[in-house]
Amino acid sequence: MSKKKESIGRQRIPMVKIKKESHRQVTFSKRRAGLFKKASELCTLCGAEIAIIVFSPAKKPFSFGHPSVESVLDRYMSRNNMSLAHTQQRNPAASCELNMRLTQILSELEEEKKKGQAMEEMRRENARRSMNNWWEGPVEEMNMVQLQEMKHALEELRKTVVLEANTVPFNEVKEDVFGFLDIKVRTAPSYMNMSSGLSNNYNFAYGNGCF
Amino acid sequence: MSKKKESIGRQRIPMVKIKKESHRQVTFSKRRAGLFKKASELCTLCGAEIAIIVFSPAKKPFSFGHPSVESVLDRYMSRNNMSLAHTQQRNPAASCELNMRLTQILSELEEEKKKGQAMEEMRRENARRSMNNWWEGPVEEMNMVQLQEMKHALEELRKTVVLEANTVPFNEVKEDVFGFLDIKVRTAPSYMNMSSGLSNNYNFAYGNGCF
DNA sequence: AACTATTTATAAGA
DNA sequence: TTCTTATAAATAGTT
Repeated sequence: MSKKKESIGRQRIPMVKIKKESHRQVTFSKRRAGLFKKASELCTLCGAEIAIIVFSPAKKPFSFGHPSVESVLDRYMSRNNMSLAHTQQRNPAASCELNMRLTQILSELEEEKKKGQAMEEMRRENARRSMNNWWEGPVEEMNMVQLQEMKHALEELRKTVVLEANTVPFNEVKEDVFGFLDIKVRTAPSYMNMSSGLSNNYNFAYGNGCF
Repeated sequence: MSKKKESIGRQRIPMVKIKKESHRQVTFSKRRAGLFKKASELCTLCGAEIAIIVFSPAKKPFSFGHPSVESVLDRYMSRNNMSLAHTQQRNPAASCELNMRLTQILSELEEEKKKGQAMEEMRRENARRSMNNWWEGPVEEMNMVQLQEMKHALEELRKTVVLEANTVPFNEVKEDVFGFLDIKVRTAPSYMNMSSGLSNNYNFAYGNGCF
């Protein structure tokens, strides 16, 4: 006996900006993680598609996206007449197949990761039942890490390929067939002309119709 | 003395897509509200700026933004040179090769998945018997080997793509020819991993990936 | 939509 | 940053 309270536990905090810088940073990290987790659960449970962009108080950007930030933003902006619309006009069904395949792979990886998590939860559950945690081991985590590395490798590959490609010349023979001429997007001007909002918008402080 | 259990209370639910349509819809509503609340708290407590776009399973859009969806997206897209988000592949030979290789990688992923399942079964079986974790080592090694094979495959893939590229004649539209994945690396290198969050095991499709 | 019993998230502290 | 613990908050199943 005498397992003293080692922590006072979670305390309610006033819903105002946290004054202490370090404290605010810690809270930001924790809550951002929580927010992204909630988002991923919403995707999984309900089949929703979500994109989240967060700028930390230090203006550092973080993002979450399923299936990807781009795909969700793109759909959103198309609906809103926001732009990029003309970018798409040029290529209807010719959407990058490679992209799709890679997306597919990423999905597989995510599934794998979920399985890893499930195993972790089982491990936890077992631990609670029997104090006997002989099996405590890095297997699940390792698998997760490996999957992470695989994902990272794929991303690196993509970057590398693109970089390589840019240093290499190509011919134009069949380019007209593939409509390479939308070079113009590179100079795309104001792609963010805010305008019309949608039916369901939710501003912090809730209100107004302009998003 | 007789306050019957009026509810069995919250129950843990498996993290997979909810099958029943009506149930899924209810959960979506509840959790979307929770997500947006979490986001607004993060804004208030930490002074963060956040944009969230959600498409419901019925493809209905919802959004949250502070100070506004546009301001946040605008900042994000400027940083990411996102006006180029929609590019397409333009090199048939290379993409054919890529497709083949990627198919290969996909099957390796399948293998990995099977291994994961086998591992889980073995783990469960062993747990039942309270046996030792003698099998952990080999499993890890196998995964390592697989990982190495994967890495090798990726490197081969890259080489092949470059070779393909070199077999084709020159052209002045050089830089546009190979934008089949993500042109932004061409012009915006350093921010690429700003949203990493590497250690987060819930990582869904997070980060900058423009796959 | 409202109500609880639980699970989950997280504020504090280490 | 990561872990632990106690408690606040979110929410699954019901009504």
